[in-house]
Amino acid sequence: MSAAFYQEQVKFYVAVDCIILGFNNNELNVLLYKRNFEPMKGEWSLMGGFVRSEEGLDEAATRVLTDCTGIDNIFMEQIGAYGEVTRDYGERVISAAYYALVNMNDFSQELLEQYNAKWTKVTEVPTLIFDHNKMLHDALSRLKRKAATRPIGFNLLPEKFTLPQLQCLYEAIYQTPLDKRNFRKKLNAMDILEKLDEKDKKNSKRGAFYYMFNKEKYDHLLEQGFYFSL
Amino acid sequence: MSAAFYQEQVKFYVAVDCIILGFNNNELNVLLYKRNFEPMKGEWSLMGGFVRSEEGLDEAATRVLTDCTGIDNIFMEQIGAYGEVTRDYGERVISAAYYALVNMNDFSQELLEQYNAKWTKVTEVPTLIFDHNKMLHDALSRLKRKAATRPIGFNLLPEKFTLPQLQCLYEAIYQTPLDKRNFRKKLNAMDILEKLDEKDKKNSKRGAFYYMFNKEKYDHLLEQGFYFSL
DNA sequence: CCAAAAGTGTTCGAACTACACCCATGT
DNA sequence: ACATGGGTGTAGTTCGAACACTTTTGG
Repeated sequence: MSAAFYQEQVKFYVAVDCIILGFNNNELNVLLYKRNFEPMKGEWSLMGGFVRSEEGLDEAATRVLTDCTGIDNIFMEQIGAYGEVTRDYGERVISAAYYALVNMNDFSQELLEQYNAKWTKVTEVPTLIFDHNKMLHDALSRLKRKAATRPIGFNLLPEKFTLPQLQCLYEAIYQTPLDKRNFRKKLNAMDILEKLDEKDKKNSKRGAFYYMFNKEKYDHLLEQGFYFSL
Repeated sequence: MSAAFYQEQVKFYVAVDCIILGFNNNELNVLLYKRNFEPMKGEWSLMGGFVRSEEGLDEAATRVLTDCTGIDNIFMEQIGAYGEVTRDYGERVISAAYYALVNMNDFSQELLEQYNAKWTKVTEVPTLIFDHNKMLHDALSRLKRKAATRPIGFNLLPEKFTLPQLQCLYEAIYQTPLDKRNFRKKLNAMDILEKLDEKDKKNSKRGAFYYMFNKEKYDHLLEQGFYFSL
């Protein structure tokens, strides 16, 4: 065999699909959009796009994310490749799925309308095209596992957030209620948050203190064998 | 846009690469083979193959595994898609990597020679072609994580195995020594092993009892909210 | 009889769980 | 003054970590 061996092989369309997750009103949301081309035009789907010849998979996902969110530097991770023969009803397409964690406040209504996009609670997601429901399910499983041992949840919150907010987030991710005092005790012990003087008074008269995730502190602790865990 | 939209897109070669892991002499081994076509002919690489038009990714991986091991029903799981533009020096190829856990005793020397294959301790793996070292690394990380919460390690052992053997296996997976008594205590508590009357006398005069993994028992416990953990 | 691996329980400390009251403040 | 969510500590339990000796038997 020789390099000519490559030429005998079949080629495939390759796409990326992005599970864009946000957090709002104590619920995880996913960004869906109404497909504007055939097949399945008009159906709900994840954000996706074909991979181009000059870009790698990660770059393609980054491009799709930037295009449809207008945001740079989004947290994003591949969850796997989906390659069932009949997964796309149009043509044979192999797709790499990526989940992304964003701050929903960064989205303008115009941007969403421009793309026919809609935030949907993950508990109320309709039937999506192809295997997109499975992709979403896999993304949520991954998030559940990973958020427990890595400080990735903060990507779903604004830079400044309160502890009740953070707890709600983790309750949404784990789909289970958490004990307030135990939750706070853990965070306190890890010592990776910066407490601000400012308070958020949107949800109570008393107000809750704002905190920020201190990445420098976290990275420093990591080197000393520390492990994040929530 | 319309279905014609698909036609404007670029197509890619898509391959699967298999990280075939075995266990022998208290060490994890990976099956490498000497590549017999250009580019990088003669270099060490993972087992791989191009995806065909009539098969899904999982099916392609299954085919490659069956072809080069002669074994059916191998435990196998995708670890992700690798799609850097320049990862394959021949042509642009996107590859889905799968790791597989096999019992090394099932391999005949002839079969290995037929494929120019060689078992190599994972601690002594040479530089492989392309991004195959990274794939191996990712596979080992995945195994480390997954073996702790799912009974997949048994796939690396013969049907009948001893507790010292099992412990060695986990020590190899975790790359850390384990306490004999604590290890056995956990296994005992889970109650998913079947103790046989037979003993293995290869490694000691006294002999160690053989055990078997009882999948029925495990599945039954699962339904009752039980979780595997080692 | 001895070398070499198999097998067996207990104690201690750390981590997790459960749980109830006071605080601050806007209305 | 009161309703609403924010904030705080302790006791009990469970789980994991450390640890040493006896048993078996082939050579």
